[in-house]
Amino acid sequence: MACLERYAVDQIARTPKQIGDAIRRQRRNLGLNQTRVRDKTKLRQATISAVESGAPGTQLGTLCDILAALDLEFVIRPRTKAKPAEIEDIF
Amino acid sequence: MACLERYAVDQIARTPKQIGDAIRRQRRNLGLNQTRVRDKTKLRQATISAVESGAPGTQLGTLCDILAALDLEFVIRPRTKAKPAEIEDIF
DNA sequence: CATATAAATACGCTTTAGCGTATAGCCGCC
DNA sequence: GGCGGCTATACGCTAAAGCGTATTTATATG
Repeated sequence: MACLERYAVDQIARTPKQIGDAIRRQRRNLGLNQTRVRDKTKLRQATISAVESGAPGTQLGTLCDILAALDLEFVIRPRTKAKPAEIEDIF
Repeated sequence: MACLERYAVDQIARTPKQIGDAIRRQRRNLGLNQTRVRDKTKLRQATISAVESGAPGTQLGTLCDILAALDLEFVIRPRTKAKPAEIEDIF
């Protein structure tokens, strides 16, 4: 049950805003603009913008589509003591 | 940068259905019923039911409320090769 | 079997996400 | 200054989420 080290790219997100931030960061890491993500998904550029801004009404399907386009995934786990803003490796 | 081991409760989720499953699992682990989660949040029991069933239209705010009530959090990270169904320790 | 507890569905209502399309605001750069 | 790429905003529209309330359909459990 050993584990490999994880990178700083792992982001804890507990709010729509934190999720949006993580998405925006990854999009930029990949060197994409919102229009490019629009093409990879079937969403509008305006929708991508809203999600990255942390719109709480964002729908789960929409979110999953964007995550897929950015090659991201969720991990769901019990909350840690670490502050949500933590970006560093929390393991 | 060493890391502690993580438990099998960590769930990879890439779709609304997988997210719903993880939520249901945790709710049961905590010995709660949907009505109890309704009380902890300000959602209806019917809404909890829909989310656990994997409704793709579920809103992010709704989801975050439920995660908070169940003491769960998201981690967003680049996709791994592991199958989404993985429940075991994937590190 | 009967009953109690839990989860899924139903109905009418209000609010809003995401859509297409278009434009306005920003910011860097020549 | 002026231009081009990128993001935020706008408008009208349709579909649907979540609401309150209530009921039906499992799923135990005595």
